[in-house]
Amino acid sequence: MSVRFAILGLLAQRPRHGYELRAAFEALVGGEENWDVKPAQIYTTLDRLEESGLVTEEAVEQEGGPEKRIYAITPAGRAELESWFATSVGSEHQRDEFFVKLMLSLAVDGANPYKVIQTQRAALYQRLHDVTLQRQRADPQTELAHILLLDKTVMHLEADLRWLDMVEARLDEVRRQPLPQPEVKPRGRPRRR
Amino acid sequence: MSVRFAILGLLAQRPRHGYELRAAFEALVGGEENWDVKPAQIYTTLDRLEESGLVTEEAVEQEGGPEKRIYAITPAGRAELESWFATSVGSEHQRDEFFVKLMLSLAVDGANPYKVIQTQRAALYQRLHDVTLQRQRADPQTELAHILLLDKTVMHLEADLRWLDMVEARLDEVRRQPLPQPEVKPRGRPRRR
DNA sequence: GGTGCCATGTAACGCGTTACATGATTAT
DNA sequence: ATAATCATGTAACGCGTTACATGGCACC
Repeated sequence: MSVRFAILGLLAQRPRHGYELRAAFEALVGGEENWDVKPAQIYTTLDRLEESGLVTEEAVEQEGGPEKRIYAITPAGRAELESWFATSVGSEHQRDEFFVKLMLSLAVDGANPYKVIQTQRAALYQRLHDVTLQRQRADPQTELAHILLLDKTVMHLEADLRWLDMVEARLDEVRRQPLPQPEVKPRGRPRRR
Repeated sequence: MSVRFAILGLLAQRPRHGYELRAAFEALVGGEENWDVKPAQIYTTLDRLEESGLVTEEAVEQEGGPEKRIYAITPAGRAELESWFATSVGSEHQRDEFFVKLMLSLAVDGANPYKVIQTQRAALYQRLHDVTLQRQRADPQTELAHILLLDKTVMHLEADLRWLDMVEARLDEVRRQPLPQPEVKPRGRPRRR
């Protein structure tokens, strides 16, 4: 979704061609180390946007250099963009890989949940350390986007670390007075739909 | 990645068929409201796992009922699972849709970054409110997975809200002493005629 | 005879990725 | 000459989604 709307927004500034859109997107998010969009995605997304009528191919320039297919936003595209600005971004599903790993480590014979937690915690601390260093080196005059992203990352890493502590505490509780594991019965589970 | 490894882990417990894997996955993550895996994904993922040699079709049961294709994990599959447990989950890229929206609202004529922020903040507060209620109603005896997920959600929502405050503060700073917007230079190649 | 659960899939699409391919201009 | 940059794509795959489709069994 992000790239789709980014293209729409950048074309709302002025018509552009694919290669230029890629550069503009990178400038927008503060460099390719933050978000490296592949050319393939730009061009296929442009195709889809064109097919949806949100964008049109305006012209093909070729003055001395290689071909440039210039795209422009349509009124429908502007409407789409405006309604995107006016709504909040949806809850990023809690489709968390670590959560699945943790739950599996509790259920699978031979796996060690405390080790899993410790491995993850070490990685989070390492990342926090790295990001904090980057953050200190960042220049607030020229790298606004980069700094905002770093700040967000720091806050989420801290949230993850606090959560890991809570998880461990709760596992200890459960351990002291163990519960029936949520076991799957092959048949006859009531489910609503 | 999550579903792929979840299937591997659940098959490490014992051989199962597709439908059963789906139910087991839901039990693992604490209900379909947390993570609704579609049958299509289960079956296609099983196909891919089989093709990679991490899983084999063991038998086809048919005792009175419908067909059941029973899958089992292979030694290669166990190795894969073990190495997954032993490593941390990668940094979920900061591919944040709101971030893109914010940056665009700063760059696109006619968009209002403060309104964008306010819309997002309202949605986050609403979600925080809902999740807190759910959290209070949750039964710690039977819904461990659900509670852990809710706690994680709360912490991340709080982190997002704090981050939004920081963003606003930094925008105010920038506003007081405005900087050159990260503008994309057309990179004008000298061209002759 | 319907509804709902058990169980299996296929088809098509969206987003994103890697890898491959072409060709032109510009700077060294 | 050759490397870098400009500029465009195609093909195939992975993960995830929606929609569609089939068929048996059990219960009321």
